[in-house]
Amino acid sequence: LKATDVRRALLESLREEHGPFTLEELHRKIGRESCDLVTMYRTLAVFQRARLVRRCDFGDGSVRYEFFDPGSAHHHHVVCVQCRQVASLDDCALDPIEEKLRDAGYRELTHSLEFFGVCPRCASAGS
Amino acid sequence: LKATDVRRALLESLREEHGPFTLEELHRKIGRESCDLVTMYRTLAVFQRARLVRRCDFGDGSVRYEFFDPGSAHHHHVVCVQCRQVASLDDCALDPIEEKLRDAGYRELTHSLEFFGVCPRCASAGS
DNA sequence: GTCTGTGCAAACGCTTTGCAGCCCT
DNA sequence: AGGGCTGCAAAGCGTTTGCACAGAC
Repeated sequence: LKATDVRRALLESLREEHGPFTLEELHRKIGRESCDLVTMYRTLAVFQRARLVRRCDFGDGSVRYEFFDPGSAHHHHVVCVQCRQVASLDDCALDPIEEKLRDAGYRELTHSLEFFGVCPRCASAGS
Repeated sequence: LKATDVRRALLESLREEHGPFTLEELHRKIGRESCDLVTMYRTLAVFQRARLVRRCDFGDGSVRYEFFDPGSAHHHHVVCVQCRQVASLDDCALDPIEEKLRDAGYRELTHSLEFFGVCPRCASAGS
C-alpha cells in the first residue's frame, strides 16, 4: 500500500470532517484537477479493503463514504431529504433484534439503517 | 389508470407471494416475452405512485418491490447474503429513535432498515 | 376517436475495465 | 529496477427517454 499524493489528500479530506461524503463531494474537496474520477473509485475501493473507510449505502440511491474509526461505536445517520445534509446518531438500539435473529439460526448478521426526513433548519426555513 | 394485461399479470405476481422481488424476478415470473423490461420499470413506477407497491431499496445495491398492504404493519427484512432469500420481520422497534429525532426538530421522518446475514438453511449447509 | 400504455431503439449516468506510462519504494 | 498507482478512453450495466403504434375506455 503505497503512500501517494492522491491517497494522502483523500485520507486527509475524510479525516478532517466527519460525516459520510459522496464520491463527488470528496472529488471536489481534494480538487477536481488533482485526481481523476476513476482514481477516486479505485482509491476508495482500496481504502475499504484496508478498513480505512466505511461505505454507507443509503437507500435513496446515493452512496457515501466515511472515515472508519475503530474506536468509535457503531452508529447510523439521518439524511435531510431537502438539503441532503447528514447527521450522525450516537447509538444503535438494534442489538435485541439481532439477538432474536441469532436465536432463529441466522449468522454473521449486519444491518443497514438510515433515517430520512426534513432537518430542523430546512423545517423552519420552509414554514 | 387502465386495466391492461401487463398490469394485471404484474399485480397478480406481486400479490400471490409476499416478499420483495427484484424487477428481474418479477419479469421472469410473468414471462419474459409477455412484457418488455421498459414496461416493467414504467408499470412499477405507476404502481408506486398509486401506492400499490412499496420499493425496498436494500443497501447492497439491489432494489426490490413488494405489494403494499395498507393493513399490515410497517416491517423490515432479513436478506441472506448467500442465497439472497428474503424473510420478513414482524415488527419495528425504531419508534423511540424517531421520537427523539422529532424532539430535535426533524420532520416527516422515514427510515430504511435491512438486516443481512447467513440464513439458517445456508448456515447449516455450510458447516 | 381520444388518450394512455407499450415496444423498440437510443440516450443516459454511474461505475468498472484495459492499457500505457509514471512514480513510489 | 520493479511493481504498484494513475490517467485516459472505452466498455458495461441498470435505468430513463423519445417516438410511433396499439389497445383501453
